[in-house]
Amino acid sequence: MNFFEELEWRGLIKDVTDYDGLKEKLNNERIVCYCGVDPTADSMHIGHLQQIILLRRYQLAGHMPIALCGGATGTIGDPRPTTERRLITLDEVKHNVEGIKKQLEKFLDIKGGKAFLLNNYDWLGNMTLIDFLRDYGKHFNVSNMLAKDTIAKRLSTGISYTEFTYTILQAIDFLYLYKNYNCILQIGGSDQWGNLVSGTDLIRKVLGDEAKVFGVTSPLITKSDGSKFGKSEGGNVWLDPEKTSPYEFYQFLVNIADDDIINMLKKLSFMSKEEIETLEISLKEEPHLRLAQKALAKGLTLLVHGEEGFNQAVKITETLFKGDIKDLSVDELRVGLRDAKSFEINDGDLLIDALVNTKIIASKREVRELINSRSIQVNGVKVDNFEKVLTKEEAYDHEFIIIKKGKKNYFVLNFK
RNA sequence: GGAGAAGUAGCGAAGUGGCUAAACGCGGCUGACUGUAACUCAGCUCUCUACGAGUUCGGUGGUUCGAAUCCGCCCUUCUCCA
Repeated sequence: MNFFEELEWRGLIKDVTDYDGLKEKLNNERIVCYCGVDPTADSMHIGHLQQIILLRRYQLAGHMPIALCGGATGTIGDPRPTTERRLITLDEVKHNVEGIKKQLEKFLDIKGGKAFLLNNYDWLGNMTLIDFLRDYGKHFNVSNMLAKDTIAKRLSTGISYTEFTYTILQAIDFLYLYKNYNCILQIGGSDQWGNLVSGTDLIRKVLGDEAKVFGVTSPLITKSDGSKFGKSEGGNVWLDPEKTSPYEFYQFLVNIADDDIINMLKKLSFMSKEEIETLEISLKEEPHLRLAQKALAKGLTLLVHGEEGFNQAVKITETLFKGDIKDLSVDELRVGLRDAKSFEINDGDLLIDALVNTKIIASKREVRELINSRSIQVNGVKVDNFEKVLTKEEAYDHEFIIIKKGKKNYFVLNFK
């Protein structure tokens, strides 16, 4: 199985500007390719992983990837299908670029010019309006731009001139990278198709047909239940351990539905066809072991959070799901619950008041309901009366109390 | 600017004077089952000092013993026309 066939098998090819041409190139030459990430936040989230990992695949296959951070395009905003974006401040963008660059470095081997990490602010940041209009704007026909899906969807609700222009900036990126890095391929999610085509069109118009460049999209990861991949109850699943702890990250992956896991292993892991097929058999014959989920969770947690993060995630998982917290030492509990939401309370507070004040539970009515159904635990013991008082006496190290709500929601209450 | 329709709990949607804290569906929470799942089943889902009480049906002012339900004004949304 050659590289291109592997990409197809993994389901990473949706649309290609020139299918046969690209296949030919990838199998016979070492090429330079790029993928852009706009700094809309100071961390990437799990949804970005597919493209970043894809860049890494290209690198492992002998090609040279460029990860492009959109320090300039990020100040404008890629038009969303629904509504106009809020402009983020230049300082915010700067801050976000730093965060994202740091993350990108982890996925690509950039030593010795084997990959590049670039910022389009370096060439777009100081362009004058006149240059923009004369050198690039002239190549874009507004009628064609209006027909593009991303723009067309917005025509009824309205779109600003700013966002309308976004695709031109991204096209300039491709041209710049082609000229300066001999980059001939842009990859992206299927939502980026319009922008990729803008780039290849611009290059053809400026440099003529002999400049042979390609764009290829991969399908966005979809879940069998139709919901969006990458969101958990708490919101986005971020790569930044400060925003989403390694434990939460690991948990998100371990909980992926059976119907989706094989597809995700193909797209998000570096496991071979044989390895994945073995897991597929396991999934059918011994689904309760969830070897497939655990394999993906391990692979990605190691990749994103390193060995330490992975070990921490597994340790916490075992503590909270398998063990009885009463059997654990105070120190083990501290580690295991580092990621649980914690709140401050006073010595002698009523349990009911503490739960409502900390917003762990919305109202006293609901607390009564939960206590009645015996689903509140304090330090591993089920609560059965409404007058329960929390004291330092019963706290671990006289410092904190562990609340368990339902089956797997843990909270830590610290005494002031 | 003109004509019409609509605004009910997180969402959708009943209700057109007292029996309505407001049917039903979705969503959410808890329990049983289980694989930390899916499915299924059961309970709960405005608040509280809780077998009772308080505050709700776009806003506001009325009518009435009594209003989400009737009337006036205002606000918002949608459709059609200019």
